[in-house]
Amino acid sequence: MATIYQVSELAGVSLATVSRVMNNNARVSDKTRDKVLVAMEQLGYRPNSIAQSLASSRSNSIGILVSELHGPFYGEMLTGIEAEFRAAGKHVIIAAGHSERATEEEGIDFLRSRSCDALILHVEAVTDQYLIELSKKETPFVLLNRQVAALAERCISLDNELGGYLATHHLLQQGHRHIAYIAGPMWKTDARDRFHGHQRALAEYQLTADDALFFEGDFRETGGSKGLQWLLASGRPFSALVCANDEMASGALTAARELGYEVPANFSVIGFDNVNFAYYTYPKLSTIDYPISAMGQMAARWVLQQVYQQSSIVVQQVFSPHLIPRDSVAEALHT
Amino acid sequence: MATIYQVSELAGVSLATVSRVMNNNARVSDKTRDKVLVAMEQLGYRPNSIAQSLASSRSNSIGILVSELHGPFYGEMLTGIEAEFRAAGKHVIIAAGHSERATEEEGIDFLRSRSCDALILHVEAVTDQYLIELSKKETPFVLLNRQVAALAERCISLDNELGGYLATHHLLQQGHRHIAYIAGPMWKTDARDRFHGHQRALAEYQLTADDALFFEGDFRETGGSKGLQWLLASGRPFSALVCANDEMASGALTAARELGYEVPANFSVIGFDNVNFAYYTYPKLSTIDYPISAMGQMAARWVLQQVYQQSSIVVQQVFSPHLIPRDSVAEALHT
DNA sequence: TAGTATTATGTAAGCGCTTTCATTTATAGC
DNA sequence: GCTATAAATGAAAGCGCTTACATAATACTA
Repeated sequence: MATIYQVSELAGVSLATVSRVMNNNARVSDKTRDKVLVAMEQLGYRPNSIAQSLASSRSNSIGILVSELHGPFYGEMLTGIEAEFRAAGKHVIIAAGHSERATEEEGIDFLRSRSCDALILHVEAVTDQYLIELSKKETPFVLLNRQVAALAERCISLDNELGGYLATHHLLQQGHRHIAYIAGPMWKTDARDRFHGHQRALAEYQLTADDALFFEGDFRETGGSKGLQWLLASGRPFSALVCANDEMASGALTAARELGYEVPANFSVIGFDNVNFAYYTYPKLSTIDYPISAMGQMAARWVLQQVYQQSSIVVQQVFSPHLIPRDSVAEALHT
Repeated sequence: MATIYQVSELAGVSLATVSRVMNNNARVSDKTRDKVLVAMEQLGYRPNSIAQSLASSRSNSIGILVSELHGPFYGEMLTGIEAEFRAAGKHVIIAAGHSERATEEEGIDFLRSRSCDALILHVEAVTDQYLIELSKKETPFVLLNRQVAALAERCISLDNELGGYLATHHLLQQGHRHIAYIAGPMWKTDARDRFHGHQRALAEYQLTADDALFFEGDFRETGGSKGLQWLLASGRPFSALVCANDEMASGALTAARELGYEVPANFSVIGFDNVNFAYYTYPKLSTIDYPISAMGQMAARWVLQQVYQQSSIVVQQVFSPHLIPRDSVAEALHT
């Protein structure tokens, strides 16, 4: 592999000049630039990015920590991030945190030790305090999908409350008045926010959430099926069901079928997230779209702006979800 | 950030000694080692991985090129890869190739310029010739899910022929004798291999594939729905349908429902890949499992063995698929 | 055309490590 | 106690770049 030194020799200029044409910011005369370019071409020269990083103390790498690499959600997120950085000549190092505190912290440590210029974190298990401590260290980071008041300017998140509102509002508009709710784990902010949105929508119709129609699930499929069984067993009638995410909605759909109910004939179901498989369920799941790819892209832009000084970039911090009506919600028969 | 120099000073030893304890291979007396360890601890020292890379000419990074970051397939693959490397202290740089030749080549270039020690490639659009050329350059690579004869020792792939065989064999065992087939693009090796497996299974029952029951799809959902329509329109009766992947199977399932058919009552359907949403379709899709996560992990091991000399590792190059029977296949009514 | 302001290029000192080779210190044999 | 050998440590030369800072070349002014 040719080095900058050989290029400088062949072109008959100094190292510094070659370096200048590479980072084509500095002023070099056209003549010299051409000579250098020709020499590079001739030698098939490729700069050694490691040496560049060491000398400039910029690694041009961004660490991404997600909960999982598989699953319908994170792939979309990574897509947005990778595309944005690739175009900017930065590269992306990934690590998985598996929603466990120790693994998440370890992943962050791993990424930091890799000399990342910045981090994009999608963490669930580490504490706010940990993140606040982290913010005092040298590596800058953005938080995706998490709100920490003290770190507000580094958070990119979805308006979950609005999403919860939209879901229930849609059901209300279809004439439903008895609406069951399967929530996510209520210690998670997003689960709580979605539920608050639900309550707000109900309030607009002078309704309040019925405790007998509330079940706290786990954001997994089984949470949905167990939740539905519990709701049905409670004996309290309902004509529609809000699930705080699509996995649980899918579980509910399957359970309903197995118990002999038809959706949406017997009751409507709405999910949240609009993950890819929502389209493959039967009936196709009405849900709330979570623009996660766009949000990932925005996190990347935050980094470009804050860390690489690409000042022209505008960052949007809060995203709005919207309704995706499909086949799992129908009009209520009796209001 | 503390440097090795400060550690050496505090511990009262030379740089070399500190470096030795870091890479704990060289022989250092226990006393000195402890002194150094204490100094490191005290300074909160973390080695600068960039400097390490430059000096040792090993970046400890592996580039991964996948077609897409989202979708049900690549996430699984990345999971296997990341876990394996993370445990080995290596890190993973990702790029997407979008199944387009130019983008794939560009991605490979990008990764190479990032000083990766090795590459794991899941490429579809670049030519064999390009890969053969690439193999002459310094960066080693493995191919996932692609067979290039000249590069056989670098290929990790699935026995697609066997998978195709298993799918059709299952149908035959259930008594089906008139089996339709929706293939992938036949220029792709895996699509062809799967079809060959189908033919072999038929041959065992003294049957041959019926041209009127064959449709070449595109591995996308629409390919499945169009394919089913075409097959139905052809008027040739069939009691079972093999789809060369799950997306197309899902498309077929949806189309069947819309056209008033019931699966598996009217005809059985089997897919291929066992992507996550196969579980969410209705009826749940019987399919052939593609152990992509394990294959990703194996690709990582190949790198660990070949590039990082971890000789204890054993690499398996060809993987076998197996049948996942679910609800979309039923016994044939009349044999 | 001398004198000054610009612009282009070169010199050389790092960046924070690894690693070879030389040197020092400990261990053993007699 | 004195050499012969092995083990532990240090000195220093890079790895391939970037980037002050110094210097040379050119353009501009009066």
